Parts: sequence; C-alpha cells; structure tokens
Amino acid sequence: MAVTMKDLAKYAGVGVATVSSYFNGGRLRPANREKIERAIRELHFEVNEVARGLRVDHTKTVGVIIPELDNQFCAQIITSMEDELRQYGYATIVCDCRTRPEREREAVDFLRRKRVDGIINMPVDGTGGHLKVFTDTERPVVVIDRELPEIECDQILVDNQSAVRKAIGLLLENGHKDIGLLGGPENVATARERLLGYRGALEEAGLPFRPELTEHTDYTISGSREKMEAFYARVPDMTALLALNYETTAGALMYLNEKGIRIPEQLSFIGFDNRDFAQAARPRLTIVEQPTSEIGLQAARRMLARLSRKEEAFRIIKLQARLLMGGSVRALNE
Amino acid sequence: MAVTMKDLAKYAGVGVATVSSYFNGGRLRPANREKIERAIRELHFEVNEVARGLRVDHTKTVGVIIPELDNQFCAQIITSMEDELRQYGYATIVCDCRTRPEREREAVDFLRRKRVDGIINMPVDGTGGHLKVFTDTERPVVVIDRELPEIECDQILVDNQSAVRKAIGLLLENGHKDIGLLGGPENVATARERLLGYRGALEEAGLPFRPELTEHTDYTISGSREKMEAFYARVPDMTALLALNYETTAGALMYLNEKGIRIPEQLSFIGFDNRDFAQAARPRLTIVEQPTSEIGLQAARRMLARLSRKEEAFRIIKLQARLLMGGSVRALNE
DNA sequence: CCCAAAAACCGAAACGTTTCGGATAATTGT
DNA sequence: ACAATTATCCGAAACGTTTCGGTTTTTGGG
Repeated sequence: MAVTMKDLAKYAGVGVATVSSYFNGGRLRPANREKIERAIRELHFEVNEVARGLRVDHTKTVGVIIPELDNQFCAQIITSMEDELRQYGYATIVCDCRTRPEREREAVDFLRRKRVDGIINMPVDGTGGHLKVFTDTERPVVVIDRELPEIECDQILVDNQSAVRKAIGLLLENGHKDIGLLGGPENVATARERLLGYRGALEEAGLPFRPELTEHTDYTISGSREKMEAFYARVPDMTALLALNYETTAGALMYLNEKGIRIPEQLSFIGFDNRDFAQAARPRLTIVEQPTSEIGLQAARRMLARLSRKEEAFRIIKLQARLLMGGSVRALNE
Repeated sequence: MAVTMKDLAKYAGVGVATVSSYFNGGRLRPANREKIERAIRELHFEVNEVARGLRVDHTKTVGVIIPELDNQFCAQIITSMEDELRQYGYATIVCDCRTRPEREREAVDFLRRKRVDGIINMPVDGTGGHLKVFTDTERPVVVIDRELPEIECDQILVDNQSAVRKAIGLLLENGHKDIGLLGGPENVATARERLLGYRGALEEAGLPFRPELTEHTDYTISGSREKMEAFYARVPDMTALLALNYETTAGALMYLNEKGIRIPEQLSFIGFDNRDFAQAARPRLTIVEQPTSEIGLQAARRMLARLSRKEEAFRIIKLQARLLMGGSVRALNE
C-alpha cells in the first residue's frame, strides 16, 4: 500500500542505504540527490517513523504526567510545552493522575511501556519514588513546579518564597500588620514554601508571627470557602488576606462576597494565579502571577536538550513570579 | 539489552511463534503456557509495542486536536477522554491549535505522520477539509462539540438550541420579556445554534425578536467586557441577560461589577459553563452547564468502538446541557 | 594520464514483533 | 492399535527503517 524506502530507491535508481543517508543528512552526489528528490515528489514518499523508531530505539514522543489537566495552572504549562515540543517533531502524551499517587505510578509505567523518550512530571508523590522505574531505563526526566530533592534530574520550579514575600511586602508597605494567610495542605511542598515566605517576610519586617493568622485548607474551592468562615470569625482584626493558590482565592472570595465583606474597604486581599478570575472580580484583584508559560517552555527546552546531547549536569531552575496590581489592596497608612 | 521474545522463547524452550500466540490469546497446551509464564516472570519480559506496531500497523495511540487546552471546557473534555482511552491501553497525544485553522491543518498532518490510530477533533475549520488527509488513510475520526456536516464520521455534540431554550424558558417563567443576549462570533457554529435557540424560545412564547437585544462578541473576556458597555447603554430596559459562553459570562460580570449594577435586583443574569466561576460569584450564578465529561467519555467510547470493529454506521450523538440554579435570576411577576 | 586517497554508494543484516504454511503432536472413532 | 482428523507448534518471512563492511566512483597531485 504505502510507498516504502525500497520502492523509492528502486524508482530513483539508487541503493536503499543512499536514500536513508539522504534523510539523515549524509553527503550525496548532486545527481543522486536530485534523483531522490524527484522520486520523493512523484511517489509522495514519507518516512515511517514507527519503523525508524524500532531501529533506533526512540519514539520522538514525550510523556507528561500532571495532577489535573482541568486546572488552569497545569493547562497553561502544558500548552506552551506541547507547542515547543511539537516544533521539534516530538509528540506529547498527557496523563492526568487526578492527584493520586497510585495513578501517578501507573502513568509512569504506562509511558515506559509506550516507550516515550522522556517524561515531564509535576509530581504528586513527594519522594519521587514513582520515577525510578523510568530513570532506570536511562531516559531523561524533567520535574516541574514541585521540587523532588531525592531525584537527580532537571527541575523547573517557581521561587515560591520570593513570590509570597513580594505579596506580603506590598501589604506591609501599605501599612498592614495583621495579615491573614489562607494556605494549603501541609504535605504539599509548594504550600510549605509559600508559608515559609510568609514567615520570612514578617520576620524581616520585625513583626511577630501569629499562628492564629494562618489557616490550612485542602486547596479546593469549597474547602477553602468552608474554612474561611471560622477563620475570619477567629481573627476579625485582620486587615489583609493572602490566598495561596487559585482555589483558595476563589473560595475566599466566595465567602467574602456572600457575607458582604467589602474589598478593599474592610479587608485588603491578594490572590494567586488565574488572571481571568482576578480581572473579572470587583474590584480587580491584585494577584501573584506564576510564570506558567515560561515553566512549560523551559521544561520543554530542557527535555529537548537532554534528548539531543546526553551529557551536561542537571539543572534546577527557579523562575520568578510577579505581582499583578489590581485594586484590592487599601493603604492603611498616610 | 532488553529481553526479547526470541530470548523468552529459547528460555522457555518453545518456539517464538508460540510465545506470540500466547500474548495474542491463542490456544496453548497447558504445559507450554506454564513454561512461558514462568519465563516471563523470571526474565521480566515485556512486549515491545513499537515493534508490534510496525508489524500490525497501529500504534495504540490517538490524537486529539483542540482549539485551546487552556480553556476549562476543553480541558474537562480531554480529562475524561484520556482517562477512558488509557484504560484500554491507548495513549492520547494532544495538539493545541490555538484556534487557528492553519495550525489545525498542521496538527492533522503531524498526527498522521506520527501514525496515530485515530483522531478526535474539536474543529476550528467548519468545513472539515483539514481532516481529509487523515480520513484518506481509512482511519477513524470523531468530531466533538461543533458539527461538521460535510464530514462522514461519528460526532458527539451538545444540543445547543435546547440548552439556550432552557435558560430563556426560566427567564420567561420569571416574567422577563426584554432579554439581552451576549453571543459569539457569527462564524462559530455553536454560537449560531445558541442564537437560534434564543429566537426559537422567544417565538414560541409569542414574543417579538428585537435585534437590538442581541450583541455579538469575539468570545474573549476582554472583548465581551468592551461590548457590554455600548450594549447596556443601548438597551437600558433589558431586565435579564444571557451570556453564551464562559468568556462572555466573565466579561459581562466584569462590566456589571465595575458599574455597580446589582444582580439580580437590577438585572437578572444567566451564564454559561464554568462552575467554579459561577459558584464563587455573588450571588451564585444560575448557569447553563454543558456535559463536558460526558462528551469526553462518549468520544473515547466511540473511538474505541471504531478501532475494534470497523463496520457500523456513523452516529451523531447530541447530549443535553442542564440548568444549574443559582440566585442570579429575579422573579418579576407574582 | 595514472594512482592513491577520499568520498559516495551499495546490499545485507539487524531491530522485535506477527503471520504464514508446513510439520508435529494429541485426539477421536473404529 | 491405527488411520484420520484436529489441535498445537514451529521456523522463516515480513513490516520499513538504519547501519555495517565492503565496493565503486570521484578527486587531486605528480
């Protein structure tokens, strides 16, 4: 059915090895090159990547494992990643593990059996043990967003401490001292880092850390909404609130809106992630914006680099978040 | 390096064809079956899908082309789709075409070269011409969300007319007569259908269709926000507003919030898609919710069916949206 | 114009499966 | 117990590439 390299070689009147060499950038006599090119045009030949893959043992495919696709943060990262990878001929196989470690482990195994050339992973399992079966095959792994100290590989992270410090810094500048923090679960590494940033910023400013001013959530909208109730009742004197991810931002906003607590008059507010949301809210939210596209791009670049030249030491890259100014922070001083 | 079928056969003391037959559900003498299974355990054998793919000419891989991954509607669909496909051993390659027809065409070509077994596509190009190069290979295509009348294949759609009729119905029941519509571009099929649903519902109720009560947007948040300004100024007598997708919902809300127009006291509002947003808004929004997971699941099922047994007529499945009640609609009557 | 060196070419063997057709072993009926 | 039948088994050929050695052609210096 399909025209093969052998057909092409016969049609062009050259050996099959010559044709192969043509496609792999070898040196050719101009006459032969011309003959082959004409044959390709006339036969509409296309090399069979599967056959090539069998021979050279790579599939030009990379696997991506994420906690949940249905999450703008992940989706944005994958968008830029896929774009870059495809530009270099690599296909992106996504696996959504629904934030479940056992499904993450299954995904690694699935991708290994699919013989992907590499895996990019936003890990759920903080030990990284799930990646062992893959790294054993000598293939590269790039970890994104959540640091995996026990795994030797490239990692593209966000400087979460600094991100939070920027937000707290803005609040401090505006005279806030009693700053509430709506944080994440204690077992999520990035949530811990952000909490650390909060404590660090306060300490630097010579302010005491008041434990009752921080609340942990499960990082879901409804969960955050629930927690806010008791939280705000407990410390009514807080003048500002920082939510540590998209879900807590939405959940907090939900509660504040319901109760008619006005932003920023009664409470200054800084959110995290999700530009749409921040722009549509009233007033426009001041938010910490993570460099999602940049994460995806860098991860793809790192993967491509590993795939072409093996050597080179592993890199851990920390990207900076930035503060997007809205109208949800009130100046207490002046 | 890796252990091959030949190694396994030799170790087990049987022929290589016997081993192959074992893996493909052939009949085996119990003794041989036992020997092979032991060999598999002891050698940790795993069949090489690439080699198998070369021989049988399929990759156990399906390609998905969507307008934009960074869009909750698409992301949710893909999540359930990928889940189902993976359960049956199929990998999902995603291609985001950024709502650009030329990139969509490129994606089809990319996937064809990658030799995916089938393509699931939420089309940008309304003619479906981009799919020709793939259907020519006799491989199945499943179209989702936007009908492609000119293409012969399975299609999983949403009954957009009925979805909008439900929303308008609710508003009519509540005594609204001057209902504004914030719609999409004229060249988007689903937007046209929704507009049709609007007209149909009014007509059925014996109400006149007032053209000035409908506004077209480019389906972006900022674009919708802009349009709202002139729109609301033009017909200040509208008592209710229906936004026709997530972006118009967010954009409209943005404007209304900015201007301090109170929902539902001054204006009743029904949005579209995106539960998070609707729940976090104040008051909780009444919205039209599309069956995203169901679309993904059905599309995957259809694809799997096609891939296993070729026959069967093409099906066009229309799924129903449902109205999620919030507090953004006021009763004018009673 | 000739010869050696270099460049380009070639067929065949591999990559790890499935499948084909013939060979062998098990089963059945008499 | 034996022939006929049926159920398994087997090696070899195929799938479409790349790569290995060896052969042929081209090039360039004398």
